[in-house]
Amino acid sequence: MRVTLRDIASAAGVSMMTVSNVVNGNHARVSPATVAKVRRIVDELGYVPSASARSLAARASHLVGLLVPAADEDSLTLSPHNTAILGQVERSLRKSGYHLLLRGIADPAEIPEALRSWSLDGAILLGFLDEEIDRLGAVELGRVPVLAIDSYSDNPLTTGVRSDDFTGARLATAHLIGLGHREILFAGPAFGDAGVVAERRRGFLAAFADAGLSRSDGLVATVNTTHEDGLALGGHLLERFPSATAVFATADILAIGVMAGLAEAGVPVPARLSVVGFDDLDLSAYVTPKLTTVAQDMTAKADNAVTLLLAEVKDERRPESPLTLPVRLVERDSTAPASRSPW
Amino acid sequence: MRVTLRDIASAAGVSMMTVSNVVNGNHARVSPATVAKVRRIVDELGYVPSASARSLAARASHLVGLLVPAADEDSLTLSPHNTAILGQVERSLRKSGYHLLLRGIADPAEIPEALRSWSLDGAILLGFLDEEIDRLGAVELGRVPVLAIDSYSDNPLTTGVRSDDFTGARLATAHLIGLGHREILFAGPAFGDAGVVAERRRGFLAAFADAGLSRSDGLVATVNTTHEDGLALGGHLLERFPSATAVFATADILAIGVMAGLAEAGVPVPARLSVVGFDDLDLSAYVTPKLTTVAQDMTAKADNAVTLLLAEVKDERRPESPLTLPVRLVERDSTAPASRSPW
DNA sequence: CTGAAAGCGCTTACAG
DNA sequence: CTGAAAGCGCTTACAG
Repeated sequence: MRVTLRDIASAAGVSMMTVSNVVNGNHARVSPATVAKVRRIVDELGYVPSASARSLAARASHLVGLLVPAADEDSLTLSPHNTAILGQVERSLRKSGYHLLLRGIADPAEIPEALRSWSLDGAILLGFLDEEIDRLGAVELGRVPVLAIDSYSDNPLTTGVRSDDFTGARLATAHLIGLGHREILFAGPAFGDAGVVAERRRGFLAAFADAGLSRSDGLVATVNTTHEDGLALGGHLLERFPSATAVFATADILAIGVMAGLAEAGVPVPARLSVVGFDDLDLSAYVTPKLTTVAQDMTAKADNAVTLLLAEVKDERRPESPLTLPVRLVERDSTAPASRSPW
Repeated sequence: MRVTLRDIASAAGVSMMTVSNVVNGNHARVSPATVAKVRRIVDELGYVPSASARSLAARASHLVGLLVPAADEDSLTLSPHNTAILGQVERSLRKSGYHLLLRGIADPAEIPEALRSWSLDGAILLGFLDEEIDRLGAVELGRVPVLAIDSYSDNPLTTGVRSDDFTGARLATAHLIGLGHREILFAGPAFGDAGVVAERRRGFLAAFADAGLSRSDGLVATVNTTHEDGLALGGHLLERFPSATAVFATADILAIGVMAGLAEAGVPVPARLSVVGFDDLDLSAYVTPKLTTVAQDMTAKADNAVTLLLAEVKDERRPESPLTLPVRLVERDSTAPASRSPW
């Protein structure tokens, strides 16, 4: 049925071991003539090695898992941000000779099984909460190297790659303050002591401190980072926060929703309300007005995640510290000087 | 090191075979007491079966590949449409106990290797051209069931699932004609005799025939379905096609780009030019003006793809005919009656 | 209801 | 430079 190593070996009149060496590029151990002969027969017979046999024998799968939270059992909705990361992770793995197993995780308790059943060589966690990552112990992880994207967890068993969320939020907020805004709404998910949102909140506060300004504590809207939540918030934003002249949203997709809600409510952006996002999605340059936002380099984030993870897979040494990537402010059309006129 | 079937068997004092039956739910063949005992020990020791050993022994991997074209070796850029399909395919597979291997394909010649190396139980091809699918023969596919999404290839070795592209385009075009438009630009990729774009072109033409109208043959813009290409087209649209009063774009992301280009060029939509897309992305309701488009049910497309593929995997019988899913027109704000005023 | 044996297709030491 | 043997962790007939 299937063409196996044994078939190639007998056709070539050599041992399976030799064929294996040729197929795996260990040419130092085989004569050039033998390499050529085996190669030819491999091509003729269309031999493709069995990845499962190889994994089993070598105790290495060349498979990396990308684990993404699935809201519930019924959906794996990929945010634009996660989609960009996913595409880049796949590409980067492929170039390194690894394959990607994509797995939606409905419950963090599934993580151990997900990591171990396929003998994954490593795994990337995308979009999990720091507290979920904190809970992963040696028992859960086994010996599988795990890297968490966008995590600030200090779990010593995992490695982290993230953008400089603190600085990003600080830049965005400083930009608004520079435009004369003082009543700036912070819109995003609930923030605890740690994690991406907490970092952005800290950066937000730091910008006020930098400017020697005080701040209205009540200007916080807790929402999910979805267009839908943004739309709802935007529709009633000035009713809930009449003093606000600007919004810092923790994600572009949220900011875009907010702008859509404001548009429906007849609130002009940026004339009445400035809006800043975070991510710099492609989409953010497509909407009207074009969104001012904090650009993070998602390609670099994905590439570095793969590089760091594979280094750990191969050398079995964990990077000493997490990696934080630079961000920059992209000024477009959704922000303008705070107006002094009464509304 | 790793907990194996053998460990469980000896701890439970039964054979590996019995443990295997318990783990795989063949309870008919094991006494309830034994099931309970084995189960307890499995939990205690944290046993997770080895997928590669299982694949090798059973000659079935419970792995399904999702193959997506990668523009070049350097990128796997997922369109919004493909992202939606991907997320739904993962979810649907997971609910059926299968796993998803995501693979970017830089060259169709990689397909055979991709299908066979992991002993995939089946594969879904997303976004390949019909001619690429036509070329897949028994040698390339091996015995792996393959389903192509959005394909009209009549390759008997593959199954197809797609939306009713013909009817979608016909509805969209009839909508424009009903609004008084006669000079309608068809914007999309090059269309041959077959494939999604060809079907949409046929539907476009059919709408004119339905209305007993003739049509300006030159009103075709050949572009890729990206925002970027749309932007470029929109920027010079009226220079290239001064008579046009409407555009039918073969994808929302293209239509949205066109609208952005038109906006930059100062061409009002829909006052001067109506625009219709195809897909009904989430995004399409976010842009200004909201896009009139043909909605296809991507959830259904992905779910049916998985269902059909798994039926073939399990029963080894190929569905007798490809599946075509219904579409509907969603009228929003990017279309309006053709103006009679001179421009 | 339960088990012993063979084998899936590779790789890993170990010898020569 | 090349090979024979053992084994990775399961499942599949086949017996009982």
